[in-house]
Amino acid sequence: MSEDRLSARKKQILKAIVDAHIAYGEPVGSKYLASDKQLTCSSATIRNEMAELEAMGYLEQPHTSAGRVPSELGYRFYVDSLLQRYSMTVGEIERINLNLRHKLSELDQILSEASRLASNLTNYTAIAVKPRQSAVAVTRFECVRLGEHDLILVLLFGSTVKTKNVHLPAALPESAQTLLLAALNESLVGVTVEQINIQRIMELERRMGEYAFAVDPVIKAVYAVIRELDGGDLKVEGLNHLLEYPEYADVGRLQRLLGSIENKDDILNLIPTDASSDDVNIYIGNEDGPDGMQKSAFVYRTVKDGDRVVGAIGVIGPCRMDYSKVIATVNQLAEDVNEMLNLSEPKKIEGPKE
Amino acid sequence: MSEDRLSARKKQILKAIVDAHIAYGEPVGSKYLASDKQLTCSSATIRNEMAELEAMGYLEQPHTSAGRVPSELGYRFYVDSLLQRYSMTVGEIERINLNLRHKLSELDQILSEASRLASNLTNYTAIAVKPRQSAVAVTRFECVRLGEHDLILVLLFGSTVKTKNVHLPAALPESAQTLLLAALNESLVGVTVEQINIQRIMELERRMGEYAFAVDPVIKAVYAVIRELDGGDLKVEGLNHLLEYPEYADVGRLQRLLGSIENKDDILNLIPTDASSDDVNIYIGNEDGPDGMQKSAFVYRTVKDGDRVVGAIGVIGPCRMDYSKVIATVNQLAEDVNEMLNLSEPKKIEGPKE
DNA sequence: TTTAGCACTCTTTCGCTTCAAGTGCTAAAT
DNA sequence: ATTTAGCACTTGAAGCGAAAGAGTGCTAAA
Repeated sequence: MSEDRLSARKKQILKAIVDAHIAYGEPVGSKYLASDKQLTCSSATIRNEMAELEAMGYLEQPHTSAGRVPSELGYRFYVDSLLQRYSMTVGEIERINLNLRHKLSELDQILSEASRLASNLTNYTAIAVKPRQSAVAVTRFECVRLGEHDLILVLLFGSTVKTKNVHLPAALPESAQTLLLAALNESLVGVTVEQINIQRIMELERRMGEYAFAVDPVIKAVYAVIRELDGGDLKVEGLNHLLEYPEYADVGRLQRLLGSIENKDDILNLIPTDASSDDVNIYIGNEDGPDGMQKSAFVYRTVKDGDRVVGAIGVIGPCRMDYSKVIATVNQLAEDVNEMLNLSEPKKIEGPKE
Repeated sequence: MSEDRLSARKKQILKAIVDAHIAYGEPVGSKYLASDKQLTCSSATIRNEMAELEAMGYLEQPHTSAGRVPSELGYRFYVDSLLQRYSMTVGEIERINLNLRHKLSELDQILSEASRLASNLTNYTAIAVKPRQSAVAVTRFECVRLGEHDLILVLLFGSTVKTKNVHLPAALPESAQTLLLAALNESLVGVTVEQINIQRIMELERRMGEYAFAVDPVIKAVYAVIRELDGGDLKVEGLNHLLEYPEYADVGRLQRLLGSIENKDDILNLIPTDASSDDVNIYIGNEDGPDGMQKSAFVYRTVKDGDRVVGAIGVIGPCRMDYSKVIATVNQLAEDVNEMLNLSEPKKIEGPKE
């Protein structure tokens, strides 16, 4: 692609077209640009430039007698090089801070709250993503006794806590419970789900001796929690905003997009889980991508707990989107969430107590 | 309303009209009914009856030269007295059972899974509701020590478990932790959130003596958990199915419905939280109800844990809905969920161990 | 190199007619 | 006393062509 050199005027025109299209949602013509804008040349000149921009792939024409519309490449160029980023006012930043800081709590809630805010502030649909975690391992086991046959297994994963009720087929005295806990903490801490093999399970059963019956339900519970944890999840806020934009009046497209959102995979796959850039990413749907995302854009930023990507928040909407505002909002929100996660954190986890 | 007496023939005609409208989605006329159906009279007779049914409020006419469409009252009458309920085949029941029983786990997950199934089986949008709980009280406190300044508070509410990370402003030795737990279990078990007043808090602080600093963050955590728990929640599955029905091609109506769903209150308020009937309920949207639910119907059944309503699953869609199938599915699913909850339950919770 | 002007293309819109569906009513038939 | 056939009437939907409007590309002049 020859993105490298575009004359200053071409850039100016391209930007003006994208701006106008974003603002009004309709194809924009040469006449309008000549009149209303700070372009000094005439409509004919603009027409020539537009023809060239179209040839280069930055613009598209719905039909011969319509104005031009930015192509996917056009949007890409716009967000990558033409967009000057919106800087939030102190007031706006404070509003975000205040709302978010108000209730600090677990990751899930922080993320949902952040996406709710993102939706309210931008008037687009927002998404909170918990990406699939590969190789999660328990860092510590604890348990709470409910009765002879029942206990709550508490699993710590770094600073995340998950619990699971476990029902045992026979009575487990309190002493055996400590035994179980010790066995678990020694055999399964730091072990990923793939590494839990028959050897380890037999080892556990051996250690538990006459109480080996407890191993099976406990392992099942561990599996269930880990599966739940690394499954990836996605919450949507402000879906109705989608309907405000005429590009989704086409039921077909809306349906495909909803399909992508509900199916989750299309969107989960967009989020890189390895330690990735700390900046806002912008995905612009194209023919190669998932079907539902065509003509839609997804502005997101990942959220990290230390080095690990634990989530992302983002805004989804038509390609024609108020990028500067959306980018600024998503950025600020992710920033704040990051800060909360890395401050309010319990400093360091103790090793298992013996 | 004079629902009491409708001639047999009127009932027959009304049923035929609703059936046909449900099947094809268009106003139905006298001619069609006379030809295709098991009605023995002529179109003229039917016209007369239809005029009367309209006068009585069971039917509506979009415009003079269109056929009739059931009114809200018409649907009501249909589901209440004309509908013969669909009885599921063994195969269908088994499919539900199999899918559901496969992964038994916590309430939230069971409900989501059930609603996912409901959506798949009926091809409508399904909803899992956790209604607002009034007067939730902790039945037991436990905690897991993470470090000198950090612990995980485990709160049991009947058979529901919630955890919360608590960060303490100063070091709490292990001995004080047992003290804290005892204090909590004695002062706050069985106490609803409204009953947690300054006296109780001071009492706690007194008991904790030099470790009184721990009370504030713990109380905050308890509040947070309870608020989260009684907040009510709602998950939606298969939203895209809504778009399959022409009644939601009107973006306005779709938007209002989505608004109602996202806002949650409109739907939460429909679910009775007191011990209510064990049967499927059908809400049919009317002018009095929430704006978003107009021309939509909501078929749901509550799910109970013992006597307490802990959730509901339901299907939402146009008034013109395949009621027999939807009712049967929702009913069976709720039945199964109920069964799972009341079997897989740990029998009875022990009192706090001392 | 830019611009004015103009012919050309294509969609949108409007008014018009026609069509078809379905009713309500009247008068005849059972 | 009901039921039915027949018919006039109403009204939205569908089809069609003309006119309007928007925007382009191209040519020729500045």
